[in-house]
Amino acid sequence: MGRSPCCSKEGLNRGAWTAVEDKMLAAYISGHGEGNWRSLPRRAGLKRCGKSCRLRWLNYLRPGIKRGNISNDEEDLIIRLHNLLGNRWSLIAGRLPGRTDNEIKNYWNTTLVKKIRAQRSCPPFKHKTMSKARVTTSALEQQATQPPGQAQATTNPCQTIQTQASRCTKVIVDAPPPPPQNLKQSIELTKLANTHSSSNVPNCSGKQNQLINSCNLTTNYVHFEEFNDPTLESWMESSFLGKNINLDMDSLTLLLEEWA
DNA sequence: AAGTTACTCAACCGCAGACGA
DNA sequence: TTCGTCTGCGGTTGAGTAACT
Repeated sequence: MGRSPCCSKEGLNRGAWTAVEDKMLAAYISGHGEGNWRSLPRRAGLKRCGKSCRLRWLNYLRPGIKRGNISNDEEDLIIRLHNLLGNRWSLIAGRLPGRTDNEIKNYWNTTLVKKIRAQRSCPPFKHKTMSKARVTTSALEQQATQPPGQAQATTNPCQTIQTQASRCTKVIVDAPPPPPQNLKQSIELTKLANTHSSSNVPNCSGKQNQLINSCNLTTNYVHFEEFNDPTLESWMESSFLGKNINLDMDSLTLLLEEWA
């Protein structure tokens, strides 16, 4: 049934890494660089599988890793990013320098889930995701049939976007026209704003900051209609039959990358 | 002090996309 | 286009430790 586990081969070490193994791995990678994990253990003289080496390096040995003591700012950012992205730990980790996806995932599952549940005093919640690689206009239209604001109103406050263990590298849309350039700028600015605790983004004009502030970044969705821009409205109308659309930030970002 | 329970987090697992032959 | 391999991801496990009885 499927491929056999890579660590099940006889003669390979499993479990906790020793200091000697760490040293060997770090020495090899500092001399030869990352990559080719499959053959790395053999070349480095380690009795480990490639996966294990990769994980050890990325989560523990890699230079610049911060360990423990997640600050209040980081915690706040994790919560906000999780609201936007769901359980996409690698994406979340990408916005927290020095933190690994594994650490954030653990922190979320052990600490934040309990905190958030205590704050909201509501039961655990699981639901389907829409962020799996393919988003079609029919999916968008399905979302669009919700009157503005209703998606928020009917949403469980504990709801987050849960994803399966799959990479999401592109979004395919059935040939709508490209968005106006200022939409792209808006999204980039919104993404930038997400990485700042302050609502004012450096090096942005007052108008741009006004635009950013018009998005409610603490909710699951950015509302297009709140951009209040005639060019955007016209594009939205021509692309999606004039319906209001709530699209989660990550899918939107991927959508724009596909168009770019 | 000893036993039990709860918690943390490093490591493993299986899946799925990317990529080259 | 198909197939096999590599890589990266999120979910889950379990050993070690702390807190509690």
